[in-house]
Amino acid sequence: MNLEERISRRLRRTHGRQFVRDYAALSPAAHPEEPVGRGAMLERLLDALEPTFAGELPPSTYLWGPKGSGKTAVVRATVLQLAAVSRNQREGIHTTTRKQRPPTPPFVYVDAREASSEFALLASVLDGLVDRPAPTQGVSTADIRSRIDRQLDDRDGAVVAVDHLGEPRTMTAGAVAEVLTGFDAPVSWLGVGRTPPAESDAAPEITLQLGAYNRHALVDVVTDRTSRGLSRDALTHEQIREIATRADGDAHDALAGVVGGAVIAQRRGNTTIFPDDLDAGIEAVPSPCVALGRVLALPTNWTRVLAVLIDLDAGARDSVTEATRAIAATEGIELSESTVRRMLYELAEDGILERRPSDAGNGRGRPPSRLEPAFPTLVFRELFDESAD
DNA sequence: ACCTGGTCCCGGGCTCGGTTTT
DNA sequence: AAAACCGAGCCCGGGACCAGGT
Repeated sequence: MNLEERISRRLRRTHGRQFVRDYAALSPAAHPEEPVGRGAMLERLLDALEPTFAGELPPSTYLWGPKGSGKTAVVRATVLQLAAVSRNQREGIHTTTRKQRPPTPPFVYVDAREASSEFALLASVLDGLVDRPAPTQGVSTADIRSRIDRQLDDRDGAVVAVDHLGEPRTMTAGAVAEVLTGFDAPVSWLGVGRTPPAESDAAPEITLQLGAYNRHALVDVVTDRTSRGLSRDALTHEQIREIATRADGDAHDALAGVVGGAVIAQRRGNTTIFPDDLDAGIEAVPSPCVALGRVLALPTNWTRVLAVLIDLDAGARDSVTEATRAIAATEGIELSESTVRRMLYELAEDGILERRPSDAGNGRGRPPSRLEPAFPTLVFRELFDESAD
């Protein structure tokens, strides 16, 4: 189940909640159609994409910046908008006789978290170029390539934006650039990631850097989201300012704190988010915090394992071996102990779980380590419960 | 020496569109 | 039209080997 589905389920089930009107508007893993507080970067991005307005392909571009700085918000909104423009122009060609402008090339937005292999990336690109869903199995990558070629046959090329590059489970910019070569028509890429260009393995013609939100801009972002996601006065302006300060420029962490505060207020049966609730919500956001989108993009069995793990007693998480036994024995988990163990170690390796020295060892052997989630568990729990039914 | 935890890697086989045969 | 077959990706299980402790 992908993020879109999770969120629309969430939307359907928000009846009866008093002060949470719309979790999608609050989710740190979702993004609005209109980014807030990033006007300057939108302009710079449009500058980089300027050639497309004359029907040409833009130079390869890499946009980078820290987590929660609005990279996805800016690029996703822009690319989806331009994709719609291109589609409308194309559909209009048959019905209008007026002199044609050079057509805007097709734009495709791909989240590398949902497309971590060459095959998956190509399938996503094809999917963005056609109306019908592209096959996800049963065909070779060469086949997908020739289908893309067929789609580009009567066009001058395409622009593919690939988000979340260079994460532990996603492709690097260089790998993406490599995959996107070899078509009959040129394909230009727009990469998004946190890695500085100097450490990246690609050679973009343009790089754009985004810094963390300043305090004022982050207040605007949170105000915008809460005004749509929460009922009026669920949070005071003063509380929003405090969130912005404590999140230190990171919109992801700020929103995770808001959702956490809302969840806790609901658990306590409060009719609004009190300072204590918000405090607890913010406290529940680990520091440093892994982006929720990374966790939700894991294969289903992996998120199931995580959901069981965060509900274990503190004692059962005191060693990986203990946690493995408990998880593998849980009803609904159909995995062997050795698989669960490997998953837990890989999650720790990727930074989604943190291993801390534990004093629970029995003296003999290498000391065990305790597993601590490095993602916002309150928000994860909310979204995971949605996908469980 | 021995024990337990941690890292790394690989191949079998499952799944599921697509393709061919009946 | 239906059934059988094919083949691609990748999930899963397992195990060899390394690390860090008594």
